Amino acid sequence: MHGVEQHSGVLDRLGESIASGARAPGTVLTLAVLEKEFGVSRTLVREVVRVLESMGMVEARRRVGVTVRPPRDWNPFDPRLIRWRLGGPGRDEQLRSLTELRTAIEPVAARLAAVRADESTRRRLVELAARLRELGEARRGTDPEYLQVDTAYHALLLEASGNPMLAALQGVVAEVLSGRTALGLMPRSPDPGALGDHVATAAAVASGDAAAAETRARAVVMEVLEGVVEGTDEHDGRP
Amino acid sequence: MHGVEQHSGVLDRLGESIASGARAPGTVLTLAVLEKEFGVSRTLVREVVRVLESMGMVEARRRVGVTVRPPRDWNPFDPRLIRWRLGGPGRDEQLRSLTELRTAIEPVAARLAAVRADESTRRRLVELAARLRELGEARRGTDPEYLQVDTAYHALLLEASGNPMLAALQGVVAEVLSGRTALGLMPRSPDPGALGDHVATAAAVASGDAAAAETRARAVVMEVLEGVVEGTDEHDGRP
DNA sequence: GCTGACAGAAAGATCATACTTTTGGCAACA
DNA sequence: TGTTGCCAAAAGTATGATCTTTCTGTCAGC
Repeated sequence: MHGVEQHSGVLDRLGESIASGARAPGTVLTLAVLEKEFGVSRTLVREVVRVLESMGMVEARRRVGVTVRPPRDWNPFDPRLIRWRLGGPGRDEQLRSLTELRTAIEPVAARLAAVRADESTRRRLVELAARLRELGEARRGTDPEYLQVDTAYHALLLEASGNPMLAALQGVVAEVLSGRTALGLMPRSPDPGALGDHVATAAAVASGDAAAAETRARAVVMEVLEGVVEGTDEHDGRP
Repeated sequence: MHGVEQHSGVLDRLGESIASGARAPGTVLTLAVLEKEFGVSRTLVREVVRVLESMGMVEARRRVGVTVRPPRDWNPFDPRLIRWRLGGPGRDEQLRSLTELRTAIEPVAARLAAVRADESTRRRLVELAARLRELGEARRGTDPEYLQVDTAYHALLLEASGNPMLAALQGVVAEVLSGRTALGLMPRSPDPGALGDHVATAAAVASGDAAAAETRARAVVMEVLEGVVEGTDEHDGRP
């Protein structure tokens, strides 16, 4: 019964139950109760609570217990919290937040990349964009390979920004992209304009044209945003 | 010797020494050593290590010890890490990252706010912008009150975006603003254009003009960015 | 000399328990 | 009614014991 990742297991179970709202803000727990509920020792419960506390999700006070804090106190950038939300009832809301964040981040990342990226990065970015267009024009927008190239492209762009905070968002952007595919929101034939903007962004970055890179990247994310706003995109193959 | 916030004290000391680079990536520690170094029990050290692990700053492995991970694995959005960096040798670099992040975030926040903000929020935003202009025109750009109003204005804008991730960045924006003032980078007479853009952004949000709000907010942050790029701004009062 | 199995040890992971410190609440009192 | 002071509850900390994993070295077999 011991030994197999108890800490992360309990952390996930407790964190998820808070993130999902199953344990509402204001709920008071005690270490003793948690001990019994999860069948682990006090030591382990404390460590888990400490981590949750560091995420702003709970507050432990003497004589009171462990109180669940309201969502606005949570650190919404914690990867674990994002995962819990994506796996629970808050999934759509979380995807919306992330998508909006993306519209903010990517254009600036493109601008910075145009100034800072090294040669090989610029080249790779252009290659990825070209490959993406190929796949799109071949009506392979729902292929795993399309998703993979798309993810690599956006990740590289963020990385190339030279800003650690922007670069750290690679994971969440990947989540948005794969989430979109998983939900069947990708058309087999991606919008030619969007594909062109991917290519144009890469070209602008490659040539060091910061203003153009930002503008084109903005066009990319704006098209994405419209897709999400409209909700269910019409899929290819329908009349 | 017991009882007084040992956890956060040890966490801060250890975390800061890692963030500052005093303990380089790859450095291996053991719980036993940390116990002795900080003069606390294993329990406490473990809890601290668990928190640092949750931030991606260290990795604990059996038979090996606690290894310091490279900065690119750290979660740069963790408020504690940001604080440690702002207090150490990475201060300038951190401020640059935050400023760039700000240029990404604020225009989008303005756009969203124009669509989502409620009436009283729109009103307050307009009031704050007006007050900011008054103070600026009265050559009080270095006043604590100017900083306070400026901070409140930007915080409200982020809050009004209705996006929790953007709203969560209030604290870091506040850090940037106060950092800028603390470093003496604020002129007594802020640029009239910038003041005007603050007002125009608020007006656009108030009238629900999303496109204008985004454009004007972008003008605000771009002016800021130029100031930072130029580094030492010429202060008012010189020939 | 190279490969692979085995033994031992090192270090974290977990548990159980005891003791300390803070603090919320209540009751007695002014 | 307000204030003071006590008590018990619950987190905070410390410590010792045990379990588990994994690294390392060694020795047998090829």
